[in-house]
Amino acid sequence: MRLATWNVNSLVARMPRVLDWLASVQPDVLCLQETKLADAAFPHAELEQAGYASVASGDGRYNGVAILSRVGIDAVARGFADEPGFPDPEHRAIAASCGGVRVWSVYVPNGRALQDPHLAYKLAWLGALRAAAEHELAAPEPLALCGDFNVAPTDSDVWDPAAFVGSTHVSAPERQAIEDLLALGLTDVQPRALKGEPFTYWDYRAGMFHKGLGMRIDLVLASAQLAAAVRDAYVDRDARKGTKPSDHAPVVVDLQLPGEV
DNA sequence: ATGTCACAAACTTTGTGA
Repeated sequence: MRLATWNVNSLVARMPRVLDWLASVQPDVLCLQETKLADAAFPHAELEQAGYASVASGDGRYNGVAILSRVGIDAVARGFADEPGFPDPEHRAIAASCGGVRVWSVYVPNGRALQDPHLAYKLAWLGALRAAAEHELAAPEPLALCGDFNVAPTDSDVWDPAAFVGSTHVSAPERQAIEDLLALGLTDVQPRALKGEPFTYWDYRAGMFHKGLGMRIDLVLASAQLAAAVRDAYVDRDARKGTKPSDHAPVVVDLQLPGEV
């Protein structure tokens, strides 16, 4: 199974590139974040034409998550138990069972600034996600928690730790929240470093991408059973090039599940 | 190192969020 996750920063703006990417990379399952689309406007039919069933959770301008699959898409769940809001719950999580894997597409709150109430929301959200993931891990299906976590887990996951002192995405409590998730028995699947970089996100501004100044904040967290099935993982940084790219590149994980050749 | 992008409403410009 080829499993991927991609923050597309508006599915409307990115649809041509997403369709091209599906055709060339041929993932079996693709998790999307920041679709910025209300469910009523989601392009299910167009994706179906491309060979993918899809489920989505969104309400318009901000946030929005989805899962695309060509290996089945069952037991869909939008949001999760005790999901915090800002102040109301947003559209930041969707889960489905696809080809024998329990797949989550999550868009973790940004946090905005260390002293901003949004940071407390981010930490609370990650805490509630941990509780929900713990519950999911009690089920027999292998679990993949995929998405934009808006946290760079280690100093190696940012282009220059010194540039991030006092910033979100690298602070101790944010990294601890990721550690707490991993402590459930999840593995942070490490993509192959391409051009020596593990990054999945580059700010649009200041030519950051072309200077190689990025962050690894898009993660696939795999249960033990799933981690053992990983055969390859990479960041498709080519998808960050060219005309009208997202500011994130997809993370692609190749799995050899029991029974798969 | 805040130089871009996407979106919508205050709508040919600004604000918000990232």
